[in-house]
Amino acid sequence: MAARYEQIAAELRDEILAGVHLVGSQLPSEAELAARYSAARGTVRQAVAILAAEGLIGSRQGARRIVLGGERSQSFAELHSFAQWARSKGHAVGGQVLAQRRRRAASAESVRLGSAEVLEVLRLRTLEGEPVLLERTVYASWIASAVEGLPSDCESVTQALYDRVGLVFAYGEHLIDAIAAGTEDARLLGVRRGSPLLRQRRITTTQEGRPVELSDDRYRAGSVAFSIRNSIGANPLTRLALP
Amino acid sequence: MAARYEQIAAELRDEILAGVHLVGSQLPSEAELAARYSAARGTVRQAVAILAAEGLIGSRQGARRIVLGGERSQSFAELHSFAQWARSKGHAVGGQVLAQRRRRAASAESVRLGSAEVLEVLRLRTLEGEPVLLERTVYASWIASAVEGLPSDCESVTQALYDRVGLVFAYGEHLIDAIAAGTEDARLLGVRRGSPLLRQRRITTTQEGRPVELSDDRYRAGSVAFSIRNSIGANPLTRLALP
DNA sequence: TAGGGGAACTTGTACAAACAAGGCCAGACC
DNA sequence: GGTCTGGCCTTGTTTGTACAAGTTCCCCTA
Repeated sequence: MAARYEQIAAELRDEILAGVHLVGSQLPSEAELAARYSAARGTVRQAVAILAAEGLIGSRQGARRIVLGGERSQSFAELHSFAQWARSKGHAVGGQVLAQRRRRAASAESVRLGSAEVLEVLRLRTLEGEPVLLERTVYASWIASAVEGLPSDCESVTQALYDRVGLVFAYGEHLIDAIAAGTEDARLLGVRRGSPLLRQRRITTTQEGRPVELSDDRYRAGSVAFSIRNSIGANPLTRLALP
Repeated sequence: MAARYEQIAAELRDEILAGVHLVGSQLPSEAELAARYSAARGTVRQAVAILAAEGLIGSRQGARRIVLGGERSQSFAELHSFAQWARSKGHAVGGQVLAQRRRRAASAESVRLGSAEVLEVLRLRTLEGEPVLLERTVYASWIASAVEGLPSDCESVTQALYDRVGLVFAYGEHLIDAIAAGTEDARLLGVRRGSPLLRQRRITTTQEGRPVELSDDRYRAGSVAFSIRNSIGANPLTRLALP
């Protein structure tokens, strides 16, 4: 059972996406919404704060909230899990582990992951059958055996780890830039050496702040872009497929 | 005068960055903080919500909040304004308008900006004297004359527009991907044709939802990366310079 | 000693009330 | 006709209270 303010947020979001509240128009005042949902004003404020963080509505003190529009973003799950994002967008997703081995952590890795031994995995992910993403991931030793137990063509590692050991990826730090494809990148992704790739390096931790993985993901140019909707207060992020 | 919860958030942030609360350790409980700052628990909750959104601390119901991390992110201003970001990081920033003209809006532009005529500006930005960013920006007609009034080597357009006409960029939508440098890109940025560039396309609007500009920014690879710190609840974003 | 059961603690949710700050509009005034 | 002002509306901030839900840890029991 979701919280009351989440229910209200969901109803308002649906109304906006359904066109009940047109883009550019004013949302009902907090007092009206509170009356409509028989909730306190504070509860309504929590609800609209969610929508504002999603970039769906804007607000200024003194004036009514304005519908800014368009699509919403699920943000975190989408950013973290390639498979979850792809499936939610209706894409056919595939994956294959190409190499996997345990080794001693390099010094930078051991500092960031907090473990001396790591599990290194090289995965190739496909979208509609086309290779689009090369993942070089290093897992901390405490989660390594669970990762080794996954099938080599596991679609969603995030989902599988949640189902098997209850692991939740709660926080992530991502670094996004562009680089030229190296020899191995080019061969596996089916592009020419030196062609542009979109690189996402990330470290993910659990809710307690324990590091789980360190990853270097490389997307073929033209296949995927990152989309960020931000406002003065908040900055959600999603990933989009290019036509 | 900032709000009380902002002051508390700032103090806590400073304490965390100063090492008073070590990474991985527990933050004082809401009740303790409320007593310390002589504020209500609700006010303290607003303060810690800010830090959680910045990715600085994590929280789970029932357990004390945990200090997750290191640097904080100013997020919006940094994402939007190249100059503001660069200056805050201590970089020497420069800029030059290479071309500027009014023209009729293409159909896609007129739909997104809501104006039939637009001002097109081509700007080259430098970091420590090196060209790193090529901006192709299209402004809506209602702001065009203010932009034309700016000096051609204006460092921060965002700041200048705020100072002159009180314009505040409140919402942005950004699309980040990698592309190969075209002939003009390569010449102006001083790289070889076909070498990778990090592209950021964005549309920015005011607080009322009025579109201001549409831009296509291209960064030389290796000069700048985007950094995103996200949590289940929130996703701030910053930009980082590479060594 | 290992495990279970609670009690105490902590964060999450919800409600109510009051005042501050800023926007909006209509009516008064020049 | 244009402008200005004042009142009303709406959002922002703060406090207080109460209960729900999850975590932690100690103590007691088997």
